[in-house]
Amino acid sequence: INDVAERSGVTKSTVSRVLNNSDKVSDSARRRVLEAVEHLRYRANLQARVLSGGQAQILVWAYPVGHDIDVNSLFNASLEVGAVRRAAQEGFQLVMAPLNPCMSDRTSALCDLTARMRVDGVILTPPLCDDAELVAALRERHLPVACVAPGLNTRALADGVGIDDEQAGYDLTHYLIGLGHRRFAYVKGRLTDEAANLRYNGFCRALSAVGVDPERTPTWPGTFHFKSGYEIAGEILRLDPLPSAIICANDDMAAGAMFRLHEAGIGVPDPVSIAGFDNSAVSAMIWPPLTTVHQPVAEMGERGVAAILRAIQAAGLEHAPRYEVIAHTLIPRASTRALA
Amino acid sequence: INDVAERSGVTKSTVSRVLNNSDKVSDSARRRVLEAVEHLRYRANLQARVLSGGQAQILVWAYPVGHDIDVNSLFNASLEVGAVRRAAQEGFQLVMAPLNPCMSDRTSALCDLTARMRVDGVILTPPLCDDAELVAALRERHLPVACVAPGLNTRALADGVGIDDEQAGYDLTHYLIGLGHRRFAYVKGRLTDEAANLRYNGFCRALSAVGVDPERTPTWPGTFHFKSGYEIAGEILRLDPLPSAIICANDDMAAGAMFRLHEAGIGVPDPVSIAGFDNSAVSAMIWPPLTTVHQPVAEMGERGVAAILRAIQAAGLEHAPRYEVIAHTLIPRASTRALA
DNA sequence: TTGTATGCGTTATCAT
DNA sequence: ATGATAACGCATACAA
Repeated sequence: INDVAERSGVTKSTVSRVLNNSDKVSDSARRRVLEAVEHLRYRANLQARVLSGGQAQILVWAYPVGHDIDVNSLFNASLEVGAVRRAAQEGFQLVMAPLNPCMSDRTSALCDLTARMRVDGVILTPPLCDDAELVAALRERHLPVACVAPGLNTRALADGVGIDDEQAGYDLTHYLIGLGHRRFAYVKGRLTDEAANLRYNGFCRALSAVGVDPERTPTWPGTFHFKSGYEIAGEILRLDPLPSAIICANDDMAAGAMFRLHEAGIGVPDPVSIAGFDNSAVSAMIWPPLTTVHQPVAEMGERGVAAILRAIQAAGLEHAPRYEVIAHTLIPRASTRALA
Repeated sequence: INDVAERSGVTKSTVSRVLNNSDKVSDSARRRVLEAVEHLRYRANLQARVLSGGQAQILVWAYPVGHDIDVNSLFNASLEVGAVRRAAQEGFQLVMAPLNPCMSDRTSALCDLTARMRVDGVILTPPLCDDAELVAALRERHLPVACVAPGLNTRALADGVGIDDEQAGYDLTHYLIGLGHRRFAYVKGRLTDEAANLRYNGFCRALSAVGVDPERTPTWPGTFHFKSGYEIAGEILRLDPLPSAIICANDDMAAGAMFRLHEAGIGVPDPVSIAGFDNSAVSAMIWPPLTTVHQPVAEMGERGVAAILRAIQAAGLEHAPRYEVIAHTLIPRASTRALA
């Protein structure tokens, strides 16, 4: 509103300049305007600003939904918490874009959204961030894009943030090897999740390093869900001899595996150790508490926002996509034990 | 854009009418316009529509943040999942409003947001939905408000949806009493959370019904966090004799209590049974799995959106606030046992 | 440094 | 039933 202009004795042009930190404005005018803003509790209308060509101050948060995905929501929720926090700090709004990664119209759905309203950029979370077609469609529309925890493919297409998953997989396996373990079972994540695949690569590297053939380790494809870990553990129990350690691509599946072992009366960590990934809340709630690799998930969400903010600043000049590595930490707990 | 108008040989006025399902438009015109819309992949710009006085199609989702709250995020996340889903179905956007319930500026922060952009209504989740001052401030600005899982106070101020918490508390307690339990310990939730307080009321009613004085049951105020349950269980362990059953106001705290008992080498459910509330994901992941009360949390989020949509429709005529009750379900699991 | 005028993409109010 | 036109609240190019 321009009551502000009237009250401060200038036109709305000047008011607008003050609000946008334009340099061409006298101190006296600026003071009067700010006083009026304060007094009238004036807030610039976002929608009007957008329409007239200003920054929208709006980011799109694209995340997966679908019957098979909701359960993994703790990871997604934590990412979001971090992202929203940072966005709020920077004065940006987050609009939610729940996409089903299995639906063929996922790309058009997102493009629809960005067509219906001007936004400054979009942030993609797993597994959407591994969807090269999606990323390409966005970039084609000159929309700044940032990926959170992407795999190798899309790191070449857009900016990204995440941990060094391959190294994380290596670190965890290396730790277990140090405890004397050699017979493993490995529960993979969703095969479309590139980050989880990288963790498996790290697992293989660590095994090879001590002369164990990773090919001979039994592996199963999981879905990241508790139930998936539970069911696969049922199959692992048929192995003879049992592996001395089970590694799961995330904590939920590890919890499922542990639950199944409890049910079968098999001890954890003796005779079977279990380890997961993420250091999610449940990993510390189950008994025995789970050895895992900490990913600063909320921080990843924050850095995802920070990344796209940088990309927005740098709009115009085409910079090479950059992947920002965040540190991970091994969290040894009681679910793994040293072999005699 | 009005390329659509050109292509269909009418003016944008008519196009707008078609898009808004106005009745005064010939079939032939409507057909041509829709064809053009389809062909040009036209989408009406939200921000422009708002500016010109149309519906914003935007809902505010206000939820709690703060160092002490993030951990309870699974509940919040599930609510949000349901809300976003329903909002998307109805063609509405959700803008996130993370508020710290402890900050004195929470009301002004939310009002700031609604001042910066026109929105159609706001949805409040616990414990914000129990903040009478917040609700009042919103209503004063003629903003439709819906509360998810509110307590008795605010149910009189705005529409709400949720379970019958008092009855849920009663049902759970009644079940345990039926198993032969008489010596309880009760871990309450955040005292500002009215719904949790109602559960405790139900607990007391069930106890009184069998002639046990609820006043003699040791109770502790919790925070809803795992850690809180863990610590309080430490104190419960000093009781002599031990209670035969511990009831916690939510599952996270129950998981914490169970963890503490495991640590102390005390069996669950023998000699101590444990029960929680929510039927959250963790309740089925821990060992033994937790007896609890199922709240359809995602559905509550959905119904919250549905409720505010109704309120928006009915804007103008002042209807009396209405509280919509959603069914809860007792989920007996292995963490509770029948006494001999 | 400041004011004037124009446009952003819709909806709404008039005419017709 | 349709078209012309005026808002909506802001940013900006241009003039002063």
